[in-house]
Parts: sequence; C-alpha cells; structure tokens
Amino acid sequence: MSTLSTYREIKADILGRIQAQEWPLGSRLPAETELAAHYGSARATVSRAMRELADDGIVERRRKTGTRVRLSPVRQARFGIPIVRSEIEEAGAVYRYALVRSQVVVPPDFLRARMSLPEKAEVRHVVCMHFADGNPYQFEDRWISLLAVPDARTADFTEISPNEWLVRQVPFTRAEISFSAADATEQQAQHLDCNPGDALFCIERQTEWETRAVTFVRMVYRRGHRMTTRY
Amino acid sequence: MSTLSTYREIKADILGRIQAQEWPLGSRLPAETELAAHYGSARATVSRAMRELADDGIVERRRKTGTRVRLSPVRQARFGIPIVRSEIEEAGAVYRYALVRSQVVVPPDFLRARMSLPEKAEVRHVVCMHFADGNPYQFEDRWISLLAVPDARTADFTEISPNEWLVRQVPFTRAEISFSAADATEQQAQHLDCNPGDALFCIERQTEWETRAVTFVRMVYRRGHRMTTRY
DNA sequence: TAGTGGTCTAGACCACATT
DNA sequence: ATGTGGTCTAGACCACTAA
Repeated sequence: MSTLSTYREIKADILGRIQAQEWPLGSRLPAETELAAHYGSARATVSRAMRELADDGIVERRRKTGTRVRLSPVRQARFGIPIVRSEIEEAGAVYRYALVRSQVVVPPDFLRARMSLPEKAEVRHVVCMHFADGNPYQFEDRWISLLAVPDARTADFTEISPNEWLVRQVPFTRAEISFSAADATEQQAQHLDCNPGDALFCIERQTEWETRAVTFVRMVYRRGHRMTTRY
Repeated sequence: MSTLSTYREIKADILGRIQAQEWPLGSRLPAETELAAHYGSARATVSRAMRELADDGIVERRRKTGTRVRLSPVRQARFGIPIVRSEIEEAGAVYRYALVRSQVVVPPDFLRARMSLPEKAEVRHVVCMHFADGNPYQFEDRWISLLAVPDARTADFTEISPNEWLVRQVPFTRAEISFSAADATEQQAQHLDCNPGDALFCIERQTEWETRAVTFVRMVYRRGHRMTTRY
C-alpha cells in the first residue's frame, strides 16, 4: 500500500481502470455502494473520489442513471490570473511601474455599452506600463467606473498601479476575461518597443461588484509573450 | 432559509463576509470547530465549504496556522479546451474539415527537442483546416510521434481529422498548453483568408501518454478569434 | 416507484507545523 | 506539546430521474 489517503488511492485506481479501458468510454461504472464494498471503505470516501473525477471532467454523474465515463473528456485548463507585479517578481525580475496618462472622461460609446453605464456616467481612464528588469512587459489601458468606485476620481496613480489600488479598494464578485491577438497600435508599439502591426497577446477583463461594472481593462503584452499551463 | 444545501450556504456566507471585508485580506478565519458551532452544523460540512473556497483560490489553509484570506486572491479561470468540431457545432455553425498535406518525416530539430524524441524517430506531419459555415476557422499543424502511436503511420486523415482520430486512440493524456499571438505566415494567411503578418491567436499543445510525447500541435485561429470565460 | 448520487451528522484518529 | 486542518467511518435521509 502507498502512503496516499484512501480517497486518493481510490481515485487513482478508478482512473487507471478507465485509462486501461477496463471501463471504456461511455460505459457505466459500478454504483458507489458497490465500489465501497469492493474497496472496503465507507461510501463517503468513494463519493469524494468520484466527485473529484467528475470535477476533473473524467466522468459524468447523474442520479438514478449512475456514473459514466465521458465520451469526449472535457479537457479544461486552469490559468492563474496574477497581478502583473507578482507575475514579474515571481519570474525573478525587478518590477517597475510607470503612469502614462490619466484623466476623468465621459465614457466612449463602446465602453458605455460594454459596462452598461448610464447616460451621464464618468470614468477614470488610466494608461500605464509595467516593466520587467527595465524592459517593457505589459501595456495597460484601464477604465474605472466612478459610479462604482467614486474614490477613483482622486486616487493617485503615479506611484501605485490602478491594478493594485483596485485590489485593495474593491473586492469583486465576478469577472469576464478574454484572450486574443491584436496588431500593435502606434502607441502600443512605442511603449512596448516593437513595430506597429506586430502581433501581440492581449487580455481583456471586465469585473463586477454585485452586478455593477467596476472596471474594464485591456492588457497588451510585449512581443512573444505566452501563457502556459499544464493539465 | 434558502433551498441550498448547508455547505453551499456556509460557503456563500463566508464568501460574503470576505467580500464585505468583515474578514479582510490576509486575516485569519475562525477554526472549523468554531464555525461549525456558529452555523450549527457538523464540522465536516464547514470543512467542505472551506475546502471549496481554498480550491477557488479565495482562502489559504494550513494546519496549525488556520485558514486565511488570500492577500491577492489567486484568481483562476477555467477554460474548456474543446475539440474544434464541437466548438464550431456548439456555436450553431456547420463544421467542415479539409486535409491540406500529410506525410511521414524525420522530425526537425525543434520538434525532436520539444518532444524528446530519439535519434531515429519518425513522425507523421499533418496540416489541415477546419471551417465554420464554410469560412476558415482554424489552421492546424500537427506532428504525431510514430513511436507512441504506430497506427498513425497509415491512418487516413482525408475524412477524419487527426484530432478526433487521436482522441479515440489515446483516450487520456496529460498536456501542456500555451496561448500566444503570432504573425500570420504566408501559408496561414492563404488558408485563413487574411494577410501575411496579421495578428492571429494561437494555441500550442503537447500531449503525453505515460510520460511519452504523443503529439504536438499548433492551432492558429482566424483573425479576430478570442477565447472567453467567466469566473 | 425504485435506484442512484447528494448531503449531513457525530465521532474518531491522524498529519503537520508552530510553539 | 498543542492546535489546526485532513480524512475516514457508519449510518441516515433527501433529491432527482428513468422506468
């Protein structure tokens, strides 16, 4: 026997049988009670193993019908979404922040629509840069709703990035994030030390606090940046 | 009282208190036994709520020290990594596949290194396209190790995509996946109906079967493609 | 209606990290 | 040495859903 806890052993054993095609794709697994008897453990223990397999997208569970091996396993990857400062520092580089521009404005139409802002809303628009070991790392273009975060009107972003400021001020409830590729604009090319039109990796994120839009940010990375994970 | 199960209620209540800053960032939460007494439930129930909060990256747990609210909550996003066919069909479009080129070759150096292939290895190199409603959707450039999957030497990829073929051959694997932006090559531009140099979203994935590299694939999406998720 | 997973409980022992 | 989370157990009842 190994040193693993029972539910982990059971999980590994079941996974092994699935991989060995002892339980082929789409087939039904024994019920929890049967497995518990087979492994000589409590049903709750088997249950936890099975629940994790379901969370991992390996099996699919339904009452009455039982547990089945998924036909096409839902492959899912988890990405940590770090604060850019940590991202840089954890890579062993020196972080530096610089404010490019900041002003309070009436939101352009695309933003009004995206953040569902009312007619007379105001937003704080902040453009800034993040450097790693002195090299341009990320260009950040952020809009903060002054309706949701009134204090953002007077906040000083010359020393601290709006990112970190916001984390301390406003816990958020939900966020939508999207990854894409974009051609570098003139401004981005200048700040990121590349040519206009270069392909840059881009993350957009909008966060909400109790259904009210707080901030929308577009983060454009230096040329060649990639986001990696294992699963 | 709501209709939620107790552990969900407890989880929601704790999350609410954290968001309301009743338990600020970095602070310590009451021990499981205390919370169980407070909520009038069994400790196991509180434990499950707390475990899920830890899985979600909201809190951090250590024995003896207790449970703390994470300083910078590790926000993690989960992305489903679909088979391109499902991706297209679930969007309500008609899927079409086309083989561009396929041959058995000695792997180029970059691939030998990446897949840790031995000296005399051979690989099947497959280039193909995926269409949505007749429009170019994804350009796929795949290498399959004939060491790991000998049957790939003679498999017919004119009708079925290597993606789907592989899923049936090698059901479960581990993978490393990475997202990036790339300038369209001449070939890609031709197939994806865009201009060379355009910024394209790109996913690379390498999968393993019991520590042996099975396949390396580079998937380049049509212009403007984005990958979105909520969390 | 019956079979399955979903959850809760009360109690127990263990593993780990700080003191 | 002690306090905390990690896990297991045996039993119970509930919720869903296919037959």
